[in-house]
Amino acid sequence: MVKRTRLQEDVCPVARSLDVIGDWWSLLIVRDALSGVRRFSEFQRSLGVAKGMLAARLRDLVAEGVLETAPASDGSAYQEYVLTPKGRALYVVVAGLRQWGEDHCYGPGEAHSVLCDVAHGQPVARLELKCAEGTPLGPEDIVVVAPT
Amino acid sequence: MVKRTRLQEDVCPVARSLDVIGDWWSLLIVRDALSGVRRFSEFQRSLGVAKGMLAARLRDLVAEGVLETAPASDGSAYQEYVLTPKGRALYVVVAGLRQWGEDHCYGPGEAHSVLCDVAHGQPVARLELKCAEGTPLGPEDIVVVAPT
DNA sequence: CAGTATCCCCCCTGATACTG
DNA sequence: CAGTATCAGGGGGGATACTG
Repeated sequence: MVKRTRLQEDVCPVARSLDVIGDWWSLLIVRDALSGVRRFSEFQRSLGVAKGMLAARLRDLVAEGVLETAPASDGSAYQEYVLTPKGRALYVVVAGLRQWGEDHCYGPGEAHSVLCDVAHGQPVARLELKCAEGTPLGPEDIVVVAPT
Repeated sequence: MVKRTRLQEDVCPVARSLDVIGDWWSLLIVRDALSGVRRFSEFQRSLGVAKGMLAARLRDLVAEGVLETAPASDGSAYQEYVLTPKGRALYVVVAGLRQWGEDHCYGPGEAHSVLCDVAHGQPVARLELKCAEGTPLGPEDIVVVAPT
């Protein structure tokens, strides 16, 4: 019936979020945008994605209000893609993914990237869970730990 | 060449995370698991996903170490799926998605779900950005705001 | 209930060529 | 450089039937 289950109408806010930025490339585009990437070619080089896909994703993200187009800052005739406040608010999600990846997706001693560091190489704070295992979690169980 | 771009070897921790839990259903499964869902049929009912897909996703998440199987707590012969510490650590990501969805994916006055509330209906704190617009963001710019 | 097996369509994705 | 247009394929994803 449905080609793919749509979550736009879902009652759960997590599902609605994933409906907007849950596909394969969107969050990587947002990650790059948070790092200051603005130009089509920069996104393409960073992501290694086909031009058609990139154009489609950028168009979708603009339509969703995550990105907006702006005149090129260098005076060229093209546009740039910059995050809206809605898009910038995804920083919390990207930072969470970044930290989780660092903690659980690398072998011991394996170096992390600094190129993709959304904090631009600064020492970063961490989001820790202070809730005991087995008990329900709430956002108040998240604590921000300053870098040592 | 490649059926789909793999990010497992990518140097960026965000990309590695998305390689593990970036597909359509994984984070929704984690969301339900954080809410206490453990049984196959519960996941299926909650997600409305085809059984084949659910079985594949659960298998993948177990293989990735996000979930682990455990004997059924009610004595039946089947297994249950519970989060590992690695999986529980995704709470930060799910909470971020949930909050972003609430803030940006609902019309004015439209009610949110409480069923999918990963905090089990408790009043929840919020993660706010205290960084000024236009400046680089870092995790230290995230502040946890207690419920009013 | 908890899956596995099978069928099949459609869209995602990638590659290439083309335009301004 | 910044896209658009087009094509081909592979698998994601749904539905159903079947098994233990």
